[in-house]
Amino acid sequence: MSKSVYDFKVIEKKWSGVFSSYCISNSQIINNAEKKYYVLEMLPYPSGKLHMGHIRNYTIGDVLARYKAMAGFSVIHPMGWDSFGMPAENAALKSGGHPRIWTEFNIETMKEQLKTFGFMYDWPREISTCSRAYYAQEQKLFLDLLKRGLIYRKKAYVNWDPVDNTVLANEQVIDGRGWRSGAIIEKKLLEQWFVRITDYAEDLLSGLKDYEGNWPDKVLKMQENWIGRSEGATINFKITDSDDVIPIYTTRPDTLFGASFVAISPDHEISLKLAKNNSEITNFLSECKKIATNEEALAKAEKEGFKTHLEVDHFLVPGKTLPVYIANFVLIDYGTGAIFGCPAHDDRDFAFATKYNLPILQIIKPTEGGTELPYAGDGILVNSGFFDGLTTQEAKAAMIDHIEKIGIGTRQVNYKLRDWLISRQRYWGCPIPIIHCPKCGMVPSELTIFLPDDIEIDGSGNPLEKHPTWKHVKCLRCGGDALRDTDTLDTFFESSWYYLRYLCPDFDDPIEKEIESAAMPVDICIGGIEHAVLHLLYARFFMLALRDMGYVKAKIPFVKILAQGMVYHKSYKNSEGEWIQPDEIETSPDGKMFDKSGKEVFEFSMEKMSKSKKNTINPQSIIESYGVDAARLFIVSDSPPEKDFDWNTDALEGSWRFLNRVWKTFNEIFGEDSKASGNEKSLIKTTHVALKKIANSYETVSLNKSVAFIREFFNAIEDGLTSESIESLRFAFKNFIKAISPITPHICHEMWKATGETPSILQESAWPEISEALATVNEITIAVQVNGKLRGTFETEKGTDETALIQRAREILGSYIDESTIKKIVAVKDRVVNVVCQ
RNA sequence: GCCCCUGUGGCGGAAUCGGUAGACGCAGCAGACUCAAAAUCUGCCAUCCGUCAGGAUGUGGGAGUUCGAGUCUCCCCGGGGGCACCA
Repeated sequence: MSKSVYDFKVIEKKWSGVFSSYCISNSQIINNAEKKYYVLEMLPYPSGKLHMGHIRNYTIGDVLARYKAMAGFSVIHPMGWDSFGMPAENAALKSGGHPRIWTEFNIETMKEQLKTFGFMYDWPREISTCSRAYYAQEQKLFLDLLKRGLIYRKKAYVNWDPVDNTVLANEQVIDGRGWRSGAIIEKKLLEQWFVRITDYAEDLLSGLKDYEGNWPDKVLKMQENWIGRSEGATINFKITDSDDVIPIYTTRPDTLFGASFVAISPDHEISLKLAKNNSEITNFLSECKKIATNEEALAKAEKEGFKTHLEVDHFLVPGKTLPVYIANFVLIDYGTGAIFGCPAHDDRDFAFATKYNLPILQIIKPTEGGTELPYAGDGILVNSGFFDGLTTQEAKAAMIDHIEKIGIGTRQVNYKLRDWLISRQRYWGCPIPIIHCPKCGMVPSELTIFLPDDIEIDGSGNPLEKHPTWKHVKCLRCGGDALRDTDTLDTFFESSWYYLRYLCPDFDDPIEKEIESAAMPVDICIGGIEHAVLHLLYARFFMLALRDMGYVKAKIPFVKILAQGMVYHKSYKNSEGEWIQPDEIETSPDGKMFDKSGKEVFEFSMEKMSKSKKNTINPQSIIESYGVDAARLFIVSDSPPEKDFDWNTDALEGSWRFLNRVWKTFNEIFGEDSKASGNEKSLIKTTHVALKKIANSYETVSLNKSVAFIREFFNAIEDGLTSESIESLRFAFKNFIKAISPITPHICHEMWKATGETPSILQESAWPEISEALATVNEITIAVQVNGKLRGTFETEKGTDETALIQRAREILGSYIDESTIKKIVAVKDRVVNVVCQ
């Protein structure tokens, strides 16, 4: 029998090995496909050590996986490593080592840590995206996507990160800066590899409805905005006295009568052509370039324009022409790179027209309100010839019809979404399996193309490009001298399909259909909100594309997304404004705080745990003081998983105290010196009621509520120690062990084993049967109100009819009310009696 | 500028359908045990008045719907996030 002191160190060490050897096989999943449950935590980058954010993420996932297994599901719960990427190269540059060695070492360390925390992962499914086995399959996918036309190469203005020395995808540019380096992004015209994600723009947009209610609304909204669908028309404006046209995309064809100028982007082909023999224009274009790279000023930048000698005909007003400007605010990569300006009904056009003295003609009368210009809302058309009197909505449709009828333009749908730039000028990534032959062009290379190990990383450009021999090959088609592509893939390419590879980590092709169709989609994916557009959009695209290519049956990657909140902690700054680590603070007798150098220290604010703010808590030190179970319990206790939460060592200690109480009570109920001597049995009903509530809160992943109900249940057991019979106590406590075991598995397994129950693993269909009859509360409390205010309560049997309720309410209220003032009495079965008085 | 989310005790947070606001925990206070402290246990703990009984107020503010509003509708204020020259 167990010792009387809860020795978490011994217990946790004993059970962690058992948990890490648990994995359900593919054949089990396939045979039980209708009861499978796939729990996925976004795979970590192996940066060195687990931080609290990881621990929170994985604890939530593990609790869910364990609960679902107990509830009878074949649970798939894999873990792996997003192990390609920049930090490994930067570390190698700093220390002189090799990215592979650094990465593999980190993986080993972090894997050990994961096991320490008792996370029950399917280790046989483990993958590392930098392994040859993984990227060999990825290269096959690349070539298939290429064959299908979903990957292509083009020359385009791309985002260049001058610090990381590589190009980036649009999704990786945040506020004009590189998402990792923070460097201000430059626009460069380069030939790069792209994924034709825009082919799926409409599917990605309309598919969002499949996720309603399961993905956070915020994520759906962000993706919708990112895809950015708009409806309008492309109109070809004829250049006056020429046969050439300038195509213009607009969503406001209703405002055409108010047009007073046309503006084209500085990067527009006409601008470039005009610049060729005009130094003024050349200068203007280079001025625009400067502003464009000038960070946030971009948004506030003054509208600048250069008036060309060109004009276009206004096709609606015979004889009228519009001047053509080159303008700094017109984007080359949206629409056609050219706009028409209607100053009266657009803020920017208004500012531009005012600056350059262009006519401002109001053609929309607001249905109500003032007449101040610019006015961008809806209204009734005026000064618009045969369109006068139409609403803006009617006018849009009518104008497009007209444009199509006279053959100068067409209805058009446009998207903000751009193709995904996937090539990176870096070493530590999946090599692009392509050979460039001067005679044959692009030729798929032999598979697999491995990264060379003998590289030199010195921070100056792409190590693959500089490698003396690697890129020099013979063309597979003509046998002549050719060059390998030296770019590697964006690491988001790896993380777009890893969840499929977990299902068949050793399979000879990327995806094994049989297990995919049984196991996919992932039932819940848990990770940070920062991937709302990046990873979650790419993964959706991959599933759609792989489905069309016959690789997968499922059409969505993740049924449910849980975006877990961040971990916050107190932070400190000294009088100089430097961040100070809490353990370097000394407190003087009068309560003032000082750092090592004697500067006064102040509590700053709650900040996201980060090394730079010196407010991290090392998970390892926590489990040494309080144990894994206490840490896991604390992490899911107070805050709902999707909300940010504040690290609170006091509350952690509270969790630890709770487990001590549990251990003590366990010994009192199951120990030889058990003091239980009562003969009541009310805990049996309490147990069923509690189990039902707890199961519901696990199902909805409201883990903070699970903990609250579990503690409530335990308090009831403690209260019954002297009054309840030993059978009743033991029944309740065994079920209590089951109820809390997803959260605190180590102590639970220890106690469970000591009760002599089998099977010893709680996770196989172990969730207790709940008796509906017992789980229903029959004795309920009815509120008695007068004019909606509570005046008393009484107990009654569930289902008591209204007449009886009113009867009881009258007795309770007694002389409190004057009968003659009663206007009416509202009684609601099982809830309330409200006496309405004058 | 546009879009979205959010506002409940000292703090984290509960509150299926509109039906007893504050479950569960943290912090705090008081008591028991102890020479003492820690640990543990017991009790209290929205605010105001009251010794108690009890009463009044109370879910950011204001209005509305309702017998009854934290929950529904409208307006305003605060906090957080996303997008941002997208034609």
